[in-house]
Amino acid sequence: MRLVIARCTVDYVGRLTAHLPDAVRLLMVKADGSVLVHSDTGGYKPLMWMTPPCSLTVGEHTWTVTNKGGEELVITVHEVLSDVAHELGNDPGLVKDGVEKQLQALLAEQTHVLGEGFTLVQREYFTDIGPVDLLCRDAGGAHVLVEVKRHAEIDSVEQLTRYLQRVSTVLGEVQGVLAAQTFKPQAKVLAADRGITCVQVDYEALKGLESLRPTLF
Amino acid sequence: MRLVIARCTVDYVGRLTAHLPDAVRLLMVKADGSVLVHSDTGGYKPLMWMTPPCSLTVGEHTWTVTNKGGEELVITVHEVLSDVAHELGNDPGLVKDGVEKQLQALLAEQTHVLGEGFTLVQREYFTDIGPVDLLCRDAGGAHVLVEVKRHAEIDSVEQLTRYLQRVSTVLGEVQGVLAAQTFKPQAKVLAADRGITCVQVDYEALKGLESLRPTLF
DNA sequence: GTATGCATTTCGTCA
DNA sequence: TGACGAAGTGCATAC
Repeated sequence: MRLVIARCTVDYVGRLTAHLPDAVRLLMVKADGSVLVHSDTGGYKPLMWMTPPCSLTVGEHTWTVTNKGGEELVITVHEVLSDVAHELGNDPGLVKDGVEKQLQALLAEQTHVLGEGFTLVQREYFTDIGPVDLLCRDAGGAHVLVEVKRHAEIDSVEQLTRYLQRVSTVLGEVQGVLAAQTFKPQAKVLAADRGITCVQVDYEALKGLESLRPTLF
Repeated sequence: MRLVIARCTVDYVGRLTAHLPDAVRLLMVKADGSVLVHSDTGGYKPLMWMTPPCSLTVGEHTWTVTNKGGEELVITVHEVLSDVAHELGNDPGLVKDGVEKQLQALLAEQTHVLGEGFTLVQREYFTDIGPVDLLCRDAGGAHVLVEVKRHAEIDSVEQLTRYLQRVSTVLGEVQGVLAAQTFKPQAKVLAADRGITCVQVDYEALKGLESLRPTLF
């Protein structure tokens, strides 16, 4: 990784055109070829960048980064204040916990949380317009489609609605349940309008019950 | 901005929990308090981070970053290979061009592009479920709702469909037009299925015509 | 390679 | 401040 502190101007021409006036910034060149231009504020996101795969050509005062899509990032370096390179080696990568897949797995094992007497028929039930997170049966034996989200928005309701329409042609009358840790107000309203039940789930509680399960059963 | 190259482990507990095993990485501390952990691959996005506002406490071997939401980023530094700080000063910020708003403005002025004999009734026509980009009339005087997108996907069709349903209760029969520079195939299919017309627009051409306008009229 | 859906999305804007 | 929608979204994964 090469780190350059430099006074520079930057121009990007690609999906949009953008320009950065003359100022001191950090130029980061990664081993995979990607280039990031960071300022001292505005965390997380670079002011400008080029994601890999891309190629960098370093000239006298001009760095040019291009990719296969014809996008171009031109960095004009007016003054170099610092220029260092370090060998970092491959990163072992990170371990995550608590994303949607985990939530889906927990709900698949604790279907009763979704509704009184619910039983799991199948996880990742495939349709020709995509996979439904959970296919269940309610206490009366009727089919229920469950869409799992960490945070449910209006799109989640639309998605579940499409699944319900599609699946109803195969399985007949099907109920819909939207399960999430948090809900946007608009999503709740639209869900109610479509006859879809919203179930708020507690990830930590589900995980707690999960860890107790071997003892309980 | 402080740049530290260090062998470290990182743990995040917040919206999810995540862990980074021991490896050499770049730790970036910005003036606004944000902290970014970057590896030498995987451009653009940090492996872990904390966005401002947040506060950093640097101990002997442990950096702790916390924010108001109770999220916590703990960096355990095993070995420091480099540690430099630079004064970057305020960044003048960037200049953008080509976003959706501009496209909407251009189409509002060149409504004929959307359909033969189309005239603009109102831009940002407000409904109780949100603003419609353009309300027009076609050559026959019938109302047309226009949704403008840079790139139209299935969601854009769903959105316009909701508007059409809502507005039809007020204005009666209404046609729908989805205008975008590019279309996802699925969006075109769904639009056709809903009787919505897709109009591909050329941003550069619109801008060209716009600049010619004072001369032409 | 293309399409699809998630993300600690981040980021603006506006009520 | 909260909600809502766009992003050069980026990114992984299934087809």
